[in-house]
Formats: sequence, C-alpha cells, structure tokens
Amino acid sequence: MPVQLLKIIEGQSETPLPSHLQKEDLKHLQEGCDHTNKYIQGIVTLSYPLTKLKDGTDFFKIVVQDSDDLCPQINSINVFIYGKMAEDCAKIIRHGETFIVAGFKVIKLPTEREDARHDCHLEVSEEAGSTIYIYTKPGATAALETVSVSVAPKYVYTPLNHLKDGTVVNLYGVVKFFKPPYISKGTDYCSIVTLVDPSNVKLTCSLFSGNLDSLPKIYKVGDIVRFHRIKIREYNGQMQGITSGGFASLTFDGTVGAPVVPRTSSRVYTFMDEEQKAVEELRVWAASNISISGPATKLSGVQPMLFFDLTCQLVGKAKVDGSSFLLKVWDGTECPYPTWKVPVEAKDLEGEKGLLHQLRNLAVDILVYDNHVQLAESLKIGSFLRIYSIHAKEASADNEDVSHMEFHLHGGTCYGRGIGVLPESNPDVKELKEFLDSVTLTDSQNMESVCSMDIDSTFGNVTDLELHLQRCQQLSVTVLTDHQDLSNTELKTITSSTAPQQYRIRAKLRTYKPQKLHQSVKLHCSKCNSLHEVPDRDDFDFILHGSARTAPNPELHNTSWYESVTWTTQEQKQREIVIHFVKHDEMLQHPEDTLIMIEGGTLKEIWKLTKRFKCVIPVRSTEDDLELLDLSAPFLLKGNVKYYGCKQCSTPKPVKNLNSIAAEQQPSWEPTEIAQVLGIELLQYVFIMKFTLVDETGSLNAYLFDYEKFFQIPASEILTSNFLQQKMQMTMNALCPPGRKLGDLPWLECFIKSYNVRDTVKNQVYYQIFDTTVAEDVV
DNA sequence: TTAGGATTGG
Repeated sequence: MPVQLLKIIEGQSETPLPSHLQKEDLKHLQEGCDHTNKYIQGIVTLSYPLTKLKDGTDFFKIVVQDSDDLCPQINSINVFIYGKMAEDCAKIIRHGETFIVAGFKVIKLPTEREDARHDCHLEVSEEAGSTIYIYTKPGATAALETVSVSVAPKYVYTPLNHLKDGTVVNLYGVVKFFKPPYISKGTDYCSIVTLVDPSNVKLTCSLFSGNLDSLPKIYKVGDIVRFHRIKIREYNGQMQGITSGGFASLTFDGTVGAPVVPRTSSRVYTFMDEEQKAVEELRVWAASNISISGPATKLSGVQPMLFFDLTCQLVGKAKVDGSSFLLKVWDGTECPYPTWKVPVEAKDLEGEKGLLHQLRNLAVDILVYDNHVQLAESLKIGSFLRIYSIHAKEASADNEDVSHMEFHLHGGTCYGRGIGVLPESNPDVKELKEFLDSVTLTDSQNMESVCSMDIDSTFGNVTDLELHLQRCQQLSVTVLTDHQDLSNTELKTITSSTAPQQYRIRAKLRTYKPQKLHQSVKLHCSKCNSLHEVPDRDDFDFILHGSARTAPNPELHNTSWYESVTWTTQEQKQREIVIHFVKHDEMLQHPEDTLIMIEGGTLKEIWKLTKRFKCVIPVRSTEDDLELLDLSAPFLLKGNVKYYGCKQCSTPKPVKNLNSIAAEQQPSWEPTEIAQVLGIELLQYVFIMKFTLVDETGSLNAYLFDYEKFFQIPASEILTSNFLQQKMQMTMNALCPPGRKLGDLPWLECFIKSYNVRDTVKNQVYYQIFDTTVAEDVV
C-alpha cells in the first residue's frame, strides 16, 4: 500500500521521486489503463477556491500544464483533489509551481473538449493512495516551505506470517475451511474460519457473536475475507484469531473475475480501490494455490457413503423428536437411488402441501440432529440453503427388497457440518432458482407422465432443460488440468474487463495461426523471455564449416577425463576429425552412456554420432582448452533434439567443467545440467500459436504458449518426427475441423489469463491459454 | 464464556 504523503521539496534534487515511478505523457493518458507506476508532472496554471462537496468532503481543483510536452492538441489537464489532500494543497499550491502526482485515477467525461485540455481528469485523494509532490520555487515564503504533512494509511493489513501473540490486527485471507455459524454452548453464535494467504501460513479463527449477522457470510471454501480488529493469540504453539471488540468483516466471492461486492452487515465500511485490488490479487493467487473441491454435488450425483454439500431449496420441515428434525429439500435434479421417507405426522409437517405432492419424487428428506435442530427449526420454507457435509448412507429395511438412500446431518460440527442460509442474491442461488423455475414449468405441463414413471428408471424423467443442459455440456475437445471449480466466463465479459485476470471459458476455435504447424515451434529463453526462430540446418552447417578451419590442438588430447581419437578423412581435401570420449571413473563407458565432444565433423557425421552416443557436443580447439562453437549452433545434441543456448544470457564456461558431471556416480548427462556447468542459458522449444476463440457473446485471440502440456507432444521433438507432426495436425483438425460451420465446431474448455502489454503509445490486453490440455480421446 | 477444524448414530 503506497504511503500517502504530501511534501514540499526545495528543488528537484533534494528528494528524488521513487525509482519505480515513470513519467506519463498527457497524450498517453487513458481511462481504464493501469497507471500504478506512473506520475504526471506539470506546471500549475490555474487553481480554484477550496470548496466543500455536498457530503462535506473538501474539494480543490487545479489545472496542470505539461511543460515538457507542449503538444498543441492536449497540453493540460484538470486535477480534482479530494479530502484532506485538497485542504493541504489549497494552502500551499501556487501558480507556476511544478506539481507531480502519482496514484491518481483517470476519469473520462462524456463531453468532448474543444480546448487543448485533456478529455479526462485526474482524481486524487488520500483514500485512493495518491502521492503529491510540489516543487516550490526557491525564495517562496518560509511559512509555506515548512508545511509537511504525512498521513498514515487508514488500515494496515498484516500478512498471516507476521502475526504476533497478543496483538489486534487487520488482515485479508482466503477461506480454506469454515464452519458456518452455529449456536455455541455459551451465549453466542460461533463460526470457525481457517484462512490462508500468499505467505502460505494458515490461521484458524474462532469467531463469536450474539448477532448472527455480524459473523462473516462465508458460503464456500475459496471465499475471501477481510477482518478488522481481530485479536491474535497463541494456542497450542500456533497463532489463533479470536473476535475482539470492534471486530468487523467483509466477505467476497473468491471467483476470479466475479464482481468485487462485499458481503457485510455493517452499514458503514471502508472499501476503496485498494481493497478491490487486494481482493483481486488474492483471487488470482487462490486460483492456483488453493484446492477447491470440484463442481457442487447435485442430488442426481449423490453416491452412497458420501459426504457432500448441497445447495437446495427448503420445501418442507417437521419436528421428529427431541434430538432430530426433518428438512425436505430439492435442487431440481432427481436422486438416482430410491430415497428414504422419514415418517412424520401430517400435522407436524410444515410446507405447501400441493408443492410437496408435486415434488414428491424430487424432494428428499434430510434428518438433522442435535445441535442443528434449533437452527433447522428457525428456517423459513422457501429459503435457499447450503447444507454442509450431509451424509448419504445406503440402508435397507427388513421389509424392503432394495436398499434406499438416507440423508443425515449428524450432530456436531466436524468438517464444517452445518446449515447456512443463502441470500437470493447469491450467484449459486440465482442459478438454482432459474433451474427450479424451468423444472416447475416442465412439470406442470406433463406432471402426470413424470409422476407415473417408475422411480427406478433412474434418468427416466429428465426434464427438457436437463437435456438441453446435457447438450450444452457435450464433451469438450480440451480438458482443464486444474481449477475445475471456476465457473465459465463469457468472452464478452472478459474483453470488457481489465487485466490481469484468469478465466475459465467455453468457446469454439474459429481459426488459428500459423496454419503451417512447424512454424509454431520457437525457442524461448525463460531468463530474458526472448523468442527465437529455430536455426535451420544451413546455419549449423555454416558454423561447422567455419570451425573446421581451426586445426585441432593435439595438446588438448587425452586428458584425465576424456580420451581422444583422431581420424583423417579420405576425401580429396583431407579433414581431421577428433572425437573426445568423456570417461567415467577413468574408464570408457558404453557408447549409449557416453558423452562425446567432436571437432571438425560435418552435419551428417554429427547426426550419425548422435544415434550411437548419448550426447554430442561440437567443440573447437583454442590454445589452452576446448570451447563451444558459436551459440547459433546447437551446443548439445541428444537423441533427436538439438539444444541451443541464449546468446544474450549465456556466459560460456570452460568445457572442462563437464568433468564435474562425469565424476558423478551415474552421470545422467541431462541437458539442463550440462547447460548449467557450461554457463549456457538453455533455450526451450515451445509451441506459439494464436487461437481465435468465439462464443455466443464475442471473440478474442488467445495465445497458446506450450512446451508440451497442451498437445502432449514435446515441442522439442516435433521438428524431427513425422509421426508427431501428423499427430499434431490431427489434433488441430479435431479442435478446428476444416470446412465446418461455426455451429458445428466442437467446444473447447480452456483457462485463459489476461495480461497487459504496454508499448510507447498504448496499453494492450493479451490473453494466454494455460492449464488446458487436449482431451485424451481426441486423437 | 463459547471453540480450539479433522465425519460415519439416530
């Protein structure tokens, strides 16, 4: 969190600006772009009197002219300063002074400007984390120069690895485990919440409150919470959080890309851009660091001996006895097993009789026990619930031929067992409601046929909507290798959102580039992030020819760690070829285990040697050592693969460093290890492709950057394998069958992440596919 | 104060 600071500095040299800040030209300023590390500098040409807004906030407006870049079209901008900063600035800012601001917000107004002023204005305030620097002219009044205001951030958030016993702190965390609020044995409700954050430290909090509403509204693992004033204590050698006076919490959906709307009962809370940023950052972190259980279980998917969470609607309830209570719920799907019916007196059953009859095959009985009874009694018919850790138990009564399924919510709160009421605004509830509505509609049309069906015909009464859903959920030609819990985002939503974010999408591949697949293979340096074309054989040949002019140096033959053999070719123009066989334990190894270094060989000769020996390193002689060839040539050949080094990032070391690998007990001659001892930054083969993806709402171009995972073909091997090239072509034909209409293209499920790329003129958002692979059965 | 995560009974 940037420290909000307002300073007066005499002369620019006295206190330099923070080094991460870069000057932004007015003409490059755009609403919606990330200006986090930018500042705007200009001369104050106009200022207005300090005023107060309707809500009492101080407001100060100035006009700042970019003195370095007097672009005739845009040379000045309005700056709106709010709150304490407005008051401070109004006191000290004078015309002609240099004004610098970082941490501003760019706002575009709908009206077109006709003067040379920017059509956006800057909004500046402590709350937005802005920093203002004013360079006063020498000789300004002494009183002004002494003004220096330093404002501490309003809230400081402690990472979970920095918690100390006995402190009261504010913190953010991702929910790793929780028990929904339940009635404790004392006087309060209790909720247990275990948080984790990017420090990877866990914190379990015991939260108590007499008011159910003031406990965090956590609905699922992965939700993000902000706690204010939580007390930290040590318990059993671990830090523990516990509610203290003034405890307050906000809870957010943990889904990347979902709106950042806090769930809270407080009417007053601080929530600024910084909070939004904190939540978004935690979401992205959580997406790849928290394992969230798979898709929610529906009644149609329950298995015996399963504990599951169910999102459902309450349609009936009844007192059974002192220690158990019956809930009748449905989720629109039908349990594939016969379900038990808990016998209760008709007079004890609360709920709409007509609906209960209508739903008699879809609603299930859940018996809740002990501590859950009191809460269950208070539930309202029609409300939406999430019941956590229901036990699905297969049982058979003596008088039954077939077994049935029972649903129990056992007593206690182990594993978060409990009942939570979901608000109608909850996205899962919205989805469920839509589904239930459609089921009710269908049922009212053919109720009799549905109800007359044999209950054992498991999927006999699948509704039209379900059929439609099944069609929509037809198998994708790609599968996700992680984060299956994320729900899909429409492409239009993605293209209209700011980056960086991560999304799960379901789209069709309209086209891709390059169409010639071998052109998709590049070499990538993970250190400097550069991409290179794979050199062709002519390049290598040329370098080999060049190095052949250097005569082998006999003094370098037969050392302690290699044995050397020299051949003279029988061609007209005689050539000398030297092969140095690297020894292990002073012994030569089998050829297939041996690394050789070669001087003076041709492309063909080297290629032949790679078939016989484990590794081949082309070298040439210098006065006192062997050295690698130019890095445009492969520094190592192993199997079918030529390994290259990054020219920019490599600092070749003496070849004798290989000795350290040779001396290992069982030298593996791994290219990464060889590269390391030779000071080579290994370039990796990678597929780079551009996929044009479409769905019903829009399209976007996403880059595929894949070493091996997506195609399940190593990029390093494809250039030398006809078989793999054919396999890749077939894969692409499956993902994007040539000559098909858009509607007939298969679906792809992918993860994509958006990211910003800024050049001198503008910021652009790109998308990259990740954690996605071609489905096994596609090729 | 309460709970302090860590299933399986009715």
